[in-house]
Amino acid sequence: MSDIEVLLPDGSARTLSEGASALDLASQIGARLAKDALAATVNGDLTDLTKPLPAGATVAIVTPASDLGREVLRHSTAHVLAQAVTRLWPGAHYAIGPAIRDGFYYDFSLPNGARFSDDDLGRIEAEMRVIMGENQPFVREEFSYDDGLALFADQPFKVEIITGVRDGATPEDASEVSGSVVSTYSNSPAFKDLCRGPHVPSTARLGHFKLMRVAGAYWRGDEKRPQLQRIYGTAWESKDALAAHLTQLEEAEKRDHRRLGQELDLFSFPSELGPGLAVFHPKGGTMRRVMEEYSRSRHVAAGYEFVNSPHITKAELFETSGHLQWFADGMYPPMDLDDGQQYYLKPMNCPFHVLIFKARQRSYRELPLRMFEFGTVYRYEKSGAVHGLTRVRGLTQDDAHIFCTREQMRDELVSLLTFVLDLLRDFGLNEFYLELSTRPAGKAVGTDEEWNEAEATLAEVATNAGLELVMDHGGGAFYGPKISVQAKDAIGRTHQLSTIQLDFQLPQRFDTSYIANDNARHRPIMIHRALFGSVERFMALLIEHYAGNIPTWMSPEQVRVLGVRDDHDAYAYDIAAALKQDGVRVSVEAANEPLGARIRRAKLEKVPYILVVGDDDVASGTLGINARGANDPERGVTLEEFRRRLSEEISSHGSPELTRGA
RNA sequence: GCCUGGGUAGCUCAGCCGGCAGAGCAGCUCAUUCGUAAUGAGCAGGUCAGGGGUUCGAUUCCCCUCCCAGGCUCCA
Repeated sequence: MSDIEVLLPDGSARTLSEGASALDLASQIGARLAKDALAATVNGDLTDLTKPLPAGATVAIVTPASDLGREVLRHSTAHVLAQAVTRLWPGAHYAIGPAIRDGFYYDFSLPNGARFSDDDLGRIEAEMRVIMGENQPFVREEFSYDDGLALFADQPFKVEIITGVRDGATPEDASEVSGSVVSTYSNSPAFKDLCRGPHVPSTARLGHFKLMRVAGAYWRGDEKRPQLQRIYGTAWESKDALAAHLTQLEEAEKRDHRRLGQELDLFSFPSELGPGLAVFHPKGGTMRRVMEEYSRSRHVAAGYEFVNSPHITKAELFETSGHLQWFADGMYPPMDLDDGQQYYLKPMNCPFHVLIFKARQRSYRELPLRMFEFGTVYRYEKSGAVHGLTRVRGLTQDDAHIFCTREQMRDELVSLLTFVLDLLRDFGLNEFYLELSTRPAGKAVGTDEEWNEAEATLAEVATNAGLELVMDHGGGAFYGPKISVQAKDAIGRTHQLSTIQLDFQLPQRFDTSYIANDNARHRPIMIHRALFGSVERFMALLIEHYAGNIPTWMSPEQVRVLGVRDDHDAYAYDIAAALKQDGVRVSVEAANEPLGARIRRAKLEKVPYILVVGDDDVASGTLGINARGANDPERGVTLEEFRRRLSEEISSHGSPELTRGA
């Protein structure tokens, strides 16, 4: 038998006997690696450890504590989940069970229409641990399509996957099947699953997992197809990694804007109003006002005009714009008024701005014309889709529409992108990437030429911005492509924020024109853009980004002054009055309770600065500062010094507690 | 819209097999005057989401509606 040579990721070569597997390679390198190994990549493709290696291949051993390793063990855990479910519910049909971010899921259809309940998760988990204890090897086999169909004759979803791949109808299922054969993995004679693999060598290699929840999921993600029962789980390479993940989930829950909105008395969703309809309380209203005022001032500086439009309009407007044709499902049903007219709540502001443009003849000298409005719109979201402030039925967009010439378009987009990123940075977001959404298949209006030009321009501007650009093929709106700015928050989640959308269509539909210097009518280009997206959603993001520690400049209450004893209250009010002169949002809590209790309350309310004043301060005109997130309070600071520091922090939009690690 | 789970005092939650509705915090009153995360006592607070049904009796069991959560679908 001859030898083969394979390359390791570091470029070094190893000699193995022909037919040797990645597991043999791992053993040659070290016993510990062989023990850890879960799978391998051969020339970049993920495969089983036991598969013979081709000569000259570049081979890397996949170990648990890596992205690929976790993917493999999550996928294998999903198989064990399916096996456990078929043990507990004989006759259960299992559909697909991939690894996903942080875990895995598997979709099932139980016999006789049975459904999982949350209580079943414990039983299933226990059965999974039994299977893992049985140390079952994952064994790969390959079958022809016909044999595969026979094998899974009583598993309709598997049959559909195999026939779909055989007939080339569903290329995405190629992940379940490879080449002209179907592959299966069985970890016991009693359980075989259609799967491309790879899998861990044995079920005993699994175990640091937890089933999280049961949910409904449509087969193939299609509303019109049967709804399956999906079980979600999380799985990790070690007990510690699992525990860390669960802790992180708890941390994320603590900064959930819905919870903080309640705790900090910012907003609520009275059930009397219906789903997705929020009211802002005084504190939330203050934060929102500051956000909006700052945005307005920036827009003024950037040359925007301010406009306003009503919340309802005759159907005609949205017939002309095309919204009724495309998005009637997402609009509130019309009100029939007594003259037979139908009126709609507006789902978008753009048609109104077009009408403002059209209110009189426009000259090229007026372009670019930038119209801004905090426009409140209403969208009839499906009842199951609403979510806190991030997905609501009534929302306010920081919406603007820019009318410009084709020649101005590029420059306008460049300065717009700079403007967007500057503004977001002022709110404390610093990590971005851009996404370019292109023509949606089947539902776009407009010519190929228009789309191609729009997409090319946006791509050029996005590339020049120097940020990472991700393509979202087919993700554009029906009327034009868009760039969206994705921002990363303090715990690493990304959120789609600003969108900049090109639109060749609306100006046409409304027959919009301006007179150019050639004395002829020309069609303007329209750019739709929102920076916050929705004020509500942006506020939710900020609350979570800052974990409720709203930066001082936006904080509803910036300073609270506490006298140590009630004979210090008068001095406390003097301090507050002085700060009010600077425009600071300050309150005084009189000394009816022990100082510790009042400090605790202010801390829980996340007031940025608690000022404590006692005998020493009254005597020497000073104050004590207990700053949010600081380890120790500071004593004997002069009022002037505090005013200086505070105004510096507010005007710079600072958020020192982030750097203090609060 | 669909699936699963939930809705008990302002908030967080307990309440077993159907038998007079509970706690902590918050609120109010009184006392306490205190230097950096909870002073004490007392009081008040409920259509157990809403409606219907079963039952001698329903917060509890069943049905419908509303609202919430996690998913699926959707997101101009």
